[in-house]
Amino acid sequence: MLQTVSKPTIIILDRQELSLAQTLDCGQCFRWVLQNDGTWQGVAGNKVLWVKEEGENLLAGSLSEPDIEPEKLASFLREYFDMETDYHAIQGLCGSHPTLKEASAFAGGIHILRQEPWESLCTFILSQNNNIKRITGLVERLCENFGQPIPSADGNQYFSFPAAEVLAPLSEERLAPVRCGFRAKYILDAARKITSGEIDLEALRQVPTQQAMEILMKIKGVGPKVAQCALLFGLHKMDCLPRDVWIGRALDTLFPEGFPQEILPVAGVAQQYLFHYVRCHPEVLGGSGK
DNA sequence: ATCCAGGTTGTCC
DNA sequence: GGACAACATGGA
Repeated sequence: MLQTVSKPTIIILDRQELSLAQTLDCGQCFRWVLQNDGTWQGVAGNKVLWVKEEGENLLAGSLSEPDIEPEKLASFLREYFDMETDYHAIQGLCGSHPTLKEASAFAGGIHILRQEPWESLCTFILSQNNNIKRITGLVERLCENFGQPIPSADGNQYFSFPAAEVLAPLSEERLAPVRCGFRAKYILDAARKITSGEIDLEALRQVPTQQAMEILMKIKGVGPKVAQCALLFGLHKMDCLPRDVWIGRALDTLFPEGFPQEILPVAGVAQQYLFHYVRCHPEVLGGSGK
């Protein structure tokens, strides 16, 4: 990596328990890349950003807006990384069950990011019957083909996540370069229902989870899992419990009665601890580890 | 080559 | 209501 440009820096004091590696590489987002120098770089909020842990602090800067006011960037990142939520309290709740306790100790640096609702919905439509590595590639090609270029101080080309309005008028053939297969028609249906106003993602903030799920599931290709991921990662509805193959196995073998009652309001966080934990320790699921 | 991946749909009972 | 193959793509 050529790293000749000096990086304007801001410091967010007290990153608390936040781990960038756990948070940015746990399958909730797909646009952050770990650089050779230990910095994470990614696109969020139409900005090209870098972040890095340094002891108790978080260092960060913007490559697309080198002159951004530090306080403005700090404010954006505090929101994006969800620094106001009391994750220690959530880990305390996880102490009531031995496996959750272990998972929260292992993955307790995870925060649920506050990503943009449309990006979250769209990327989790792409996630279905797919693996994280390939999802990352699909998102990258979607942005390269249909996002807006964002000028960056490092000389590289970055792209915003394409707006629903940009995708809505396209044809399935036009999406071919993304190579998302049968998911193309799902993306288009989602983009059209958002663009037409039939579904208002921002309005879902005021709608209870169950009802919001039913609304999102009117989109072709959106079932309960994708809907819950979109609501958890895009609208920060912490009671969502998206059930993928990993979480399904974990719930079946470790929580036949379901999560403890007191966890349910923050099931999404516990689920994310568990997701990271069992992917790194498949043996806890017993048998062949599958 | 066959199986699988942060699932959903359509079909058949 | 539940079971089950099909769906595009690419890595293991």
